Order: sequence, then structure tokens, then C-alpha cells
Amino acid sequence: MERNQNIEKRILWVAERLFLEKGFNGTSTTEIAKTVGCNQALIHYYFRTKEKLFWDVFAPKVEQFVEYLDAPLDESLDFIERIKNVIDFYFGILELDERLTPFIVNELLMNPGRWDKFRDRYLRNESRSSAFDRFESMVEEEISAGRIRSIRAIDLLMNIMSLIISVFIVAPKGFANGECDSNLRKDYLDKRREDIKLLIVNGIRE
Amino acid sequence: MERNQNIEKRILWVAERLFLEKGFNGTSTTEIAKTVGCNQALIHYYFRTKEKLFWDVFAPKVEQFVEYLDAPLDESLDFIERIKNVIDFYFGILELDERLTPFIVNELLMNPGRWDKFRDRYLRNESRSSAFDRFESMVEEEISAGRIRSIRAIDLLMNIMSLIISVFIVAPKGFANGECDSNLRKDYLDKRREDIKLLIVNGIRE
DNA sequence: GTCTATAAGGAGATAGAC
DNA sequence: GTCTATCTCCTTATAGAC
Repeated sequence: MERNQNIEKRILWVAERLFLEKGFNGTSTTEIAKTVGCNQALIHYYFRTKEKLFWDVFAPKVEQFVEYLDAPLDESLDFIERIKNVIDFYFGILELDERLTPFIVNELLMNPGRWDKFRDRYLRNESRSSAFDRFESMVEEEISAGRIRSIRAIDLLMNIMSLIISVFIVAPKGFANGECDSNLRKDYLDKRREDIKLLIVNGIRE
Repeated sequence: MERNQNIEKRILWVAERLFLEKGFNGTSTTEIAKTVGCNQALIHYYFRTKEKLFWDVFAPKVEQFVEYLDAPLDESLDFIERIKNVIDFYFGILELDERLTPFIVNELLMNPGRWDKFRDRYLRNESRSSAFDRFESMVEEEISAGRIRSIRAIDLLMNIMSLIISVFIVAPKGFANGECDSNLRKDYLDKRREDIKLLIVNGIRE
């Protein structure tokens, strides 16, 4: 009886795991059903289409990034510390689940339709804009004050995100360590994080 | 008669275009055949399997990266100029065809089997190792001489590649410019290239 | 070499019984 | 709400005629 409670949630749960591990195309509704322990028609009863199931799984994963800039941009700190906070913040999110970055890159960046939907849903709302606007004025203020070199806020953010995302794309490939020892992996991630902070902070010096 | 000459090459040609534009999974052998103007069985006559066709298309694309470090590392220049050359070199390759980066990331980094095959074929041969070894001793010499800060060669290379690859993943999304104006795009790429040089060169200063 | 025909299987989605 | 059965479509690959 317990297995049969909340089948809808269990489908979401299983779908999340399989999508993360094998991607959208690599996961069939039949396999999801088999893993849940129900039949394939039930997936469609609850979610109508596989694509809608995908977004029901995907939206919560993505929404944690939407207000991405508000949390780490603590105004009581100086700008360099805020930048380091931003790097720590994103590293923290992505480190929680190493399957997340390849999943996002693959399903979002590599799929035009999904990208458009994502942009319309999440990159055009007010909370994101205002957070970025705050960040942008911070950058401009630092440049005016002569504390960092001239750089556009969007480029600075792009540099930061590029460096972080690449770490989590390459890390699962065992590029860092021949073996998959989790201590070595943690060391590698920490090392990369500090190196990225150093590069960014050094790189925007006047 | 001319259309029928070198069908094998024309299959390779069409397959390359379709794989680049729609990915491996998004391209069927039926569609390749239809575009070539032959029947689908002929694809298998020449290439046996779709996977083998993929590698026949993919190998030449990838091989230009294998000796990637030898060309730009001109020993007559100082180290900073060599670094800038490396950045220009990769930018140049990727700029030649903007479909190339998403293709490589998607098919190679995101597919475990392909990655393993790629690593065994291309990352374990001598030419690659010796080029990297040269780069590594250059970096160590610069550090010893106190001309740059301490950094591992592999991390420096990873930083450079991360920044460049990200540009070409994001660029096709129109992140840079609302419209797809090719002059704006060129401006954006040039701007990013110079910004990356500045970031890297600044970021490894002592 | 090039073709037609087809095998053999997997996919997502739906109809309708219970 | 959950099931079985099935529809429709598309895929890669092969057999065999010409």
C-alpha cells in the first residue's frame, strides 16, 4: 500500500533521477514506469506528455538560479568579497549534485526549443532583472572609483559563469584524477574554486 | 552523372552538415539519404553503421585540435605573447564554424562512450603529450623567474579553454545581440576575445 | 554499386475495460 | 486511478533482386 501512495510524486522522483543520469532523449516513459513499478500509460495520465513531465521536473531545479545574484551580493562587504561570494554561491549549488551541470548544459543550452522557453520563463522576469541591475551598478561604481579596471558587468558575469560551469562539465569525466576517489574530487573542486577566485580578482584589478 | 560521382564523399559531406546542425540523435540515416538523393541502404553499404559514419565525419574535425599547442607556442615570442597566440589560435578555429563548439560539447562531453573513445584515440598519443609538456615547462620557467604567479599549467589551460568554449556555446543563442546581425556578432566575438586575453594575462600576473 | 522491400524493434500517446 | 491492449510512427539494419 505504501508503494502505491503518491504515485504522481514517485513518478516525478524517478523521472528526475533518470533525466539527470541519462538525459531526456535517453530516458523513455516506459523505463520510468518500470522503475516506478507502474505501467507506462499512467505517466501520460498524470503528465499528459513527456515534455510536460520534463518541465515539471526541471522548473524547480532551475528556479534556484533565478535569484542567483541577490543572495551573495551582501552590501556590507566590499566588492571583491562580494565577487568571491558569488563564486562560492554558484559552486555550492552545482557541487550539491554533480549531475546538474551536464544536465542543464545538455538539455537547455543544446536544445533550441527548450532554451527559448527557458529564456521566456526565467530570464525575462523582474526579479532577475533587478538583481542584475544591482550587480551592474556595483560594477560601474567600482570602475568609477578606480578600484577595478573597466569591464562590462555582463562580461564579468559571463567570465565567472564560464569558468565555474566548465569545472563541473569536466569534473565528472575524471579529467582531474585518474580514479573517482571522492576526497581527491573534493580537493580538485576546492582547488579550482580558489584558482577561479584568484583569476577573476586578479583579472579585474586596475 | 555528376551527382552520382563520389557518392561516398557526398554522404560524408551531407552527414557532416546534418550532424553539425541537428546532432547525432537528431539526424536519421533516412534523412541523410534523402538529402544526398540516394536510398537509405546505401549509407549502410558504405559505412556499415551510423556510429562508424559519425566517427568518419568527426575524426577530421577533432584532429585539428590534437596538436593544438604546437602551432601557437612560437618560442621566439615572450610568454605573454605566446598565451595570447594560444587564445587567438583557438578562437580562430572555433570562429571558422560556429556550429563546431556546440557539436563537440554535445556529442563528446555529454556522451560517455564517445568521450572514452575520444580520450583513448586522441588524448593518449605522443604528439599531444609532448606539446603539453613543452607548455608545462614554459609555465614553470615563468613562475621560477617570478614573471607570473604560481599556477599549474593544466589549470591555466583549463581556464583559457573554459572561457573560449563558453563564448561559442552562448554566442549562437543570441545572448550577445538581440538580432543575428553578423557584424554585431563579429564585434561581440572580437570584444570577448580581447576581454579573455586581458583577464588571463592580468590574472596570472605576479 | 544501387535499388526495393522488409525485418525487428522502440518510441509516445490513446481507448476503453475495470 | 490503474490497468491492458493497441495505434501510429520512426528508427537502424539487412536480404536479395538487378
